[in-house]
Amino acid sequence: MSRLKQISEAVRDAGSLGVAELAALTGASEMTIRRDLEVLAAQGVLERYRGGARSLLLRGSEPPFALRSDENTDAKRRIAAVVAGLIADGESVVLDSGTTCLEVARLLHDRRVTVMPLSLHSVNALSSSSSVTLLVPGGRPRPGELALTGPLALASLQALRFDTAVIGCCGLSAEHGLTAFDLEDASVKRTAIASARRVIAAVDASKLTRTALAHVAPASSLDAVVTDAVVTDAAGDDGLTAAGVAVVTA
Amino acid sequence: MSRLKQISEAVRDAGSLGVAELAALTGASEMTIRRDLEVLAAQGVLERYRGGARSLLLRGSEPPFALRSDENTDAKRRIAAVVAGLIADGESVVLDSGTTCLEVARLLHDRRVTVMPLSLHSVNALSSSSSVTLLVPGGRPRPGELALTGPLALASLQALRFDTAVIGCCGLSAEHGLTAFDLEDASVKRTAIASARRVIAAVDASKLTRTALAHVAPASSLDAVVTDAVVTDAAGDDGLTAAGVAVVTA
DNA sequence: GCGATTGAACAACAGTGATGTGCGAAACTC
DNA sequence: GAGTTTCGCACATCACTGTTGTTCAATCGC
Repeated sequence: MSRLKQISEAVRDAGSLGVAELAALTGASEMTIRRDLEVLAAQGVLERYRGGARSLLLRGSEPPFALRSDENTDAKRRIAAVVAGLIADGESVVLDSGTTCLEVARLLHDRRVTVMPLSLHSVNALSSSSSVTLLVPGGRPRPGELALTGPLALASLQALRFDTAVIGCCGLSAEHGLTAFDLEDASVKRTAIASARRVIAAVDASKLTRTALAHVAPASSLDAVVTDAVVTDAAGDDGLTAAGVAVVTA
Repeated sequence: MSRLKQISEAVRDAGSLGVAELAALTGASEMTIRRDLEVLAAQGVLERYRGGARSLLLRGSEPPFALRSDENTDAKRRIAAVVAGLIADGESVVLDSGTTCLEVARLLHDRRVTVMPLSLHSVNALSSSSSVTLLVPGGRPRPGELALTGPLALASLQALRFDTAVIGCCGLSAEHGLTAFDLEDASVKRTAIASARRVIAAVDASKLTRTALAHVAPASSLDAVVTDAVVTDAAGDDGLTAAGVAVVTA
């Protein structure tokens, strides 16, 4: 685990912590801790005060992109590989924001497909490709995440029809369907789903036990879910298969 | 001058050149030349054949972004500084593609302004800013340049009204007005100009003696031109002042 | 006012990217 | 089809960038 993540979690759990304590915890010098706190403050993770920092992470929100990106990389790569395999050459794909979808973007780099990514991270991953037809949606990038939102994003999606939507959500269950932490994100995802013929959700197992604030779409609007480990109840039922969703384990 | 640029110019001037000749010219090893030719071929600058490469640069087109970016940096910085000074806090700005406008983007990073850049390079320069309200237009990024074009870009621009448009064109003269090398680009620039109350052209002196293929707008549609050196005729007339354009020398 | 904290400057260090060399494989020439 | 040239991969080397730690003067809070 990176030191940045370690600090962010320690501060979140304690509410607030001093520089000296964090230095002792991580084994780094106080100067390094100060520099780390500076970048975390710039990301909005915490707030500096003289001698330490207090957490700004709310329970309902998710940790910022930079801290999630190198987390669970194996599972994400495996999920992304399966998703990329489900996409045929020549298809047009709308690709959601999030770290799992970013891995999918990387795998599509040398494929002959048309892609509209909903985050600038994926746009950058694909902008050097000569085989991908890249379409950038408009919108306001959310800080850190760089997910494009707002009326311009919705208008871009509504103007087009895609073969496949790859959605990476914050929560998924048979009961509550797809959910997201951010309201703006939720409406972008909803619009993306509506403009695609086929919908694939790329979801690591931790999301299957979680429900986030904003409702995106019912589970029945998904055609397939790709995940790394299926969560089943006592009867061996994942709840999704019954809703007509093909569940693929990577 | 970078070796890449040196190679690209040598091949352009000779039409085609061998690897050994380029190695002798640049003083680098043949292996290095091969690697360079590979990246230039990927950029569409030239075409490899066994033993050498031939130029693909047409007279009517401009050299790719990567080769222009570290060229004339001083003049671009000075022009950009003046342009940034003409923009007031709180303004909304549409920022054209090109290397000069990218410098403007960098100077706007810590300002309180709303910016819609027309190239992904400038988007990336601004996406880490917390003070800038960043708006991304939709569109298809042109390879290398990463300028956003096409119907999505036009729609994004038409949906908004800006205080100021900063335009970096390929050619400018009192007689032919603003001109651009690319037809798609030209219509994006034209739309940007139409959706802004005030139009500033950021143009280094080399563009003032050049006219490109596609007409963008007459010189009279500009409010100000910022350049590094004014070109005047025998009577000391730059031709633009007479058209009601304020010419500022950086 | 005093002590703790901070941020800037400098040095050491590791990680990354660029370059050159050697060699086997592929391609072109005759 | 044989010989020669060219190519690209693998590895070693090198410079450079970014990270970390140390020191010290300035600053902040009590």
